[in-house]
Amino acid sequence: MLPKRHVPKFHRATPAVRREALVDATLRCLKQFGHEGVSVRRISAAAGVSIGLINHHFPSKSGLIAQAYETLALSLLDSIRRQAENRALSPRDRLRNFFRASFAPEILDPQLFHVWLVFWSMVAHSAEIRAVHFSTYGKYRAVLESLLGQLVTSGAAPPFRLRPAAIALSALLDGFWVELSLSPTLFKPREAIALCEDWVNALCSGGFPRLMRVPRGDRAVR
Amino acid sequence: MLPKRHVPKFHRATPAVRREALVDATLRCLKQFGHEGVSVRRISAAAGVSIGLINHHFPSKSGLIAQAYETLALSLLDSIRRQAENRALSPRDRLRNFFRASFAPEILDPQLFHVWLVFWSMVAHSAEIRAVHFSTYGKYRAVLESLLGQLVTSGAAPPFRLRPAAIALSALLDGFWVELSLSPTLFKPREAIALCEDWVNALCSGGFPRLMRVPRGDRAVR
DNA sequence: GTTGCTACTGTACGATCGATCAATTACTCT
DNA sequence: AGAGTAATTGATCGATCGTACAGTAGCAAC
Repeated sequence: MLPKRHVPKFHRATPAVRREALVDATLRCLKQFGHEGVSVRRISAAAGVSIGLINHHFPSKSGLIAQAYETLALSLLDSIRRQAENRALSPRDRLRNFFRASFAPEILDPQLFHVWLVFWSMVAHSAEIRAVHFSTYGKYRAVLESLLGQLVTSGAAPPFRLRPAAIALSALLDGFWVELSLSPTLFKPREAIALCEDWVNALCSGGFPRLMRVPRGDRAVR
Repeated sequence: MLPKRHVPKFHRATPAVRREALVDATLRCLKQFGHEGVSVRRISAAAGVSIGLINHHFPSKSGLIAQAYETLALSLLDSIRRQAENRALSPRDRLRNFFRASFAPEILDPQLFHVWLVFWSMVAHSAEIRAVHFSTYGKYRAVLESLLGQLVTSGAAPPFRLRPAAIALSALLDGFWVELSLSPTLFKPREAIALCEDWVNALCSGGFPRLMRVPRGDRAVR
């Protein structure tokens, strides 16, 4: 008779750690199953916990999704920004790196696109998701505004209105991203990068007159 | 005792008519409920028929959705194209009308955006939806290529590669559309229109050098 | 070793899903 | 008027959904 050895049936974790694990499992399920992956059963199975644990740590399912949205969005933005903000480079080259990072294979992953579709489709129905979208998208635009502002302060571009310029550039980036995610064979990522660069070229040479009318109080700071 | 009058319990329709009615009901459900609206019960209720009728007229649910996708996409494209293709206008003004129609209130309807999210999220999983997406998106690009080509033949723009130009312009349009649908207060439709016009301005003045390298066999026809 | 806290489990419940299919019935044809 | 056709019905199936909750058990404090 072997001595009785107690082997734990489960592991207790602090709420912060367990919440992070659940968020990770959520992102894995979303990537693999898309909309069908948003299920407490699938997520809890992926996290290796029981079904009831999600509602123990999160107020509801949408709260968990909102947290996952924020985690993924900030993670991707940080990754892209780190590749762009190289102090040794000119503002023009930083933008080039931003574009290259935006169309890297891990960003053009069709599964990542489907995760985003899930988030977008919940923006209208869930206030929590809407708040996360508003916040993270604002940070994304802020990064673009910063990079575009450096064009002006370095003298590479004439003064222009940063905010609408950042909105337009993010629209161009998002549009390419959507098109490439839906039809990967339609054109090549490097073509998208080139066309984004051309957009910046036109901006630098004053090709967008409607962005040049700088109203009082909205001037590019130096 | 009143004479017995036979009142029909339901109405028989030809398959073509019934299919169209079911497609219409599908679009109404998608607009109202988004992903939750993709349900045979909801759709059949909206069409005023029983649950089983959908599978009698369509091979499966995704077949019905695919038909709805094609119907809506072609309807919207036709509507926008009709407003743009005014023979009395210059190519430049036709594009302006195309932009104005693309950001009209009925296109910027958040419910319409959610319908599109449903379609997009099914592209990866359903071959039928993918085929419809490929076809309708190709027609959309063809309209853009036609309008852009008229810029060249009229001498308003130097020769450029039509295909990547149409892809870039549609990316810009789609990007604005997504941003406006998700955050209607972020900026105004007329700003999006203006920035699209600026893009065409830059194109006409040769501001996109990467689009100007015209390879053999891909020249703009005159 | 005992106690107490609470992270955690897992069954249960009511609702809804897509698909099936035998029965029903509107409508046409002879 | 009666028969044939096929469009339509609606009950039914097994599966899955989110949430609730009563009970279990890991683990730290004493």
